[in-house]
Amino acid sequence: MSGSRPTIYDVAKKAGVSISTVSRVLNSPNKVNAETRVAVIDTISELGFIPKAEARARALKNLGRIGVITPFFTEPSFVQRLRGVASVLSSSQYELVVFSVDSITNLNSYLETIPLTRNLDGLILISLQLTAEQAERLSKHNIEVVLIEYPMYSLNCLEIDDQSGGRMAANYLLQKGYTNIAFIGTADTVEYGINPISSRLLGFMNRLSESGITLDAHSIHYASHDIEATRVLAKKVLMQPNPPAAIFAATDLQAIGVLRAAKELNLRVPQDLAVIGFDDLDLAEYFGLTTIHQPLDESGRIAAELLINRIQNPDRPAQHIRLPLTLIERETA
Amino acid sequence: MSGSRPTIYDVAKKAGVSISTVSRVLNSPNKVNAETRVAVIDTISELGFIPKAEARARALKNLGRIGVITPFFTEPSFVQRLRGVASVLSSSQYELVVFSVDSITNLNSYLETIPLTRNLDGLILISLQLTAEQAERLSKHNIEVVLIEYPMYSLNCLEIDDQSGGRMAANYLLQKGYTNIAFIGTADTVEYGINPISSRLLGFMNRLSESGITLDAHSIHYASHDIEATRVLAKKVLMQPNPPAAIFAATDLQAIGVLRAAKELNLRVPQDLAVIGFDDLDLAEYFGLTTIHQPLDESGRIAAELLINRIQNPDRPAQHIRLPLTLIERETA
DNA sequence: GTGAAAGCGCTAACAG
DNA sequence: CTGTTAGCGCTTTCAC
Repeated sequence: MSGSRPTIYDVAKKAGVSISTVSRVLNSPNKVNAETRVAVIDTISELGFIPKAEARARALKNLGRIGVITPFFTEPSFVQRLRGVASVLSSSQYELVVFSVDSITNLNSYLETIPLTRNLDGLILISLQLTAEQAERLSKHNIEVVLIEYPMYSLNCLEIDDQSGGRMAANYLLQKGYTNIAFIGTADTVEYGINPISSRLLGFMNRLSESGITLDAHSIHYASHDIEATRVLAKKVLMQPNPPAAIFAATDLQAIGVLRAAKELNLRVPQDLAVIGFDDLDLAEYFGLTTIHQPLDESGRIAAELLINRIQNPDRPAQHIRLPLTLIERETA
Repeated sequence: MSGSRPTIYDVAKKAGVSISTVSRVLNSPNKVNAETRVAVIDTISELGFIPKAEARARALKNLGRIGVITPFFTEPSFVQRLRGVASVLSSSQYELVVFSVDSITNLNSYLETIPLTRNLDGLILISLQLTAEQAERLSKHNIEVVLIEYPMYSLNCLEIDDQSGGRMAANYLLQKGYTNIAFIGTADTVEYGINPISSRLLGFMNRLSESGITLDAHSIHYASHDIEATRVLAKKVLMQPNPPAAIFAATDLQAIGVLRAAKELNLRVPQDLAVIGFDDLDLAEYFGLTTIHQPLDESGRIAAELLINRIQNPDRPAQHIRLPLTLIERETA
């Protein structure tokens, strides 16, 4: 009974269990019988046992840390994606470290230091772009990366087909018999992000023109990506002579701006004005918004699973996964 | 053979020496032939080799680590709070580790284990309760704790005065001249959470009765805490003979359920039905919802700041901070 | 649900 | 000076 630090063996002996059980109590407590667990925990604190970090690191196959870089503050969609990531990590052996980014400088400094300190097993980037050099550095330092919503040949990517999403929206409106149609999108070019809006518009226009409808400049409008700005714009659009009977908003948030404008003008939705969005945020449901659903939570889940998979089987080639879009019919169109 | 992090064996092989030599280069460089040393060092940096224990140690020690435990999936309010936390930490020297909890078992195993293995400097619990024992264990292991929305004497806490929030809602409706008023709240007793709903109701009733209005059983309704269930309930309530002219919903989410019911019944808001909520979620603004604002993002920010403060000055006494409520007048009441 | 046993990546004798 | 080898304290299959 000397003064040296107690080890897992001491705990095991005193608690009358094997070291495996003690280890399990520490690392996956729910795999241990509740009574046993309590007993072991008591012994642990009685002995003041603290696992030696170094030994632990040695035995661990990897660091057990996955980072997510996200522009957390801006859009609800990021949160939903993060939620998906969290849901798979919480039941895994990985710790979720969140880096929240609010400028390109900020992002770059993360991207520089992470490979150097190498204290992450993997990295998920949500709607953020990186340069070829940054990508190379990460892979050179054996840090697995999954990109959500930014395609890059050499890395694992999760994407959607924005263009075909646009087509779906057009198709739906055409089926409903609309011909007097407008588009409202985002003028923003977020410095660190990407802009799928033009793809959505392109698909939308293509499908319309297949039915002989041309979307000219008078039917394409841009506002910055918030509800208020879009509301103002939409109100203007709807007060023109011969206003559109249907509007495709490039995102749900903008669709909500349109909805608010319609309400102010006492337009009935969908009778006087049909509105269709894109994303299917949580709140789309709250508004009864008809929209193009893209898997947001799901994208986070898949990204995390893919990442863990790659960490454990590093030799597999990078995957590009295209997530399916579906049209959700609710009340606004 | 790209993929997982390089080990000392990889370095040894590539440099054409034994692992002992690599180890010596790392630990007692002067015992190694200069040329060999240089070669090994080159290989090390070529491979981006970082001893795992060191990487982990750096990850766990170099910068501070703050954990947030949150029932992430359930409610928008958690997300807003987390956002507040993230905003402070991103510009600090602290790393944000997110633990997302979906059951009481889950929470308890985190709470038991975190002080032992997870090496956190501080912990923020969002709307989660812990036992006296768990609190004690945390402080015994020098982990500072801040509780949001669950009061506990010995720990730092952030609270709001739900009861006075209820009063504010009542006061507002009374001022507007309403007397035929109903309350809709949550029947849920979330197992791991707390239930401030009854406090809100209590304050609400007290203020009403001061004006001679009694809220009897026929005016108090409960549904589970989601929009759909509340919508169904509200519809029933509003179709009764002599339906209420104003409804105080215990949360914004429930208020939105009420709004949807009103819409289905073609009731004009606020002319035919006034609706007031509680929380002031992001989406309250989208709906033009009049509501009691509680500082959500702010609560996260304050919690993080308080935590960092306590970590740096551990001798300060625990603080209980009560956050102010304000009424936000929008369009629904 | 639990224990035995085989590693994990690394350090530190020891021999050469 | 360098390589071989025996552990370090812990995690994690794999049986039972």
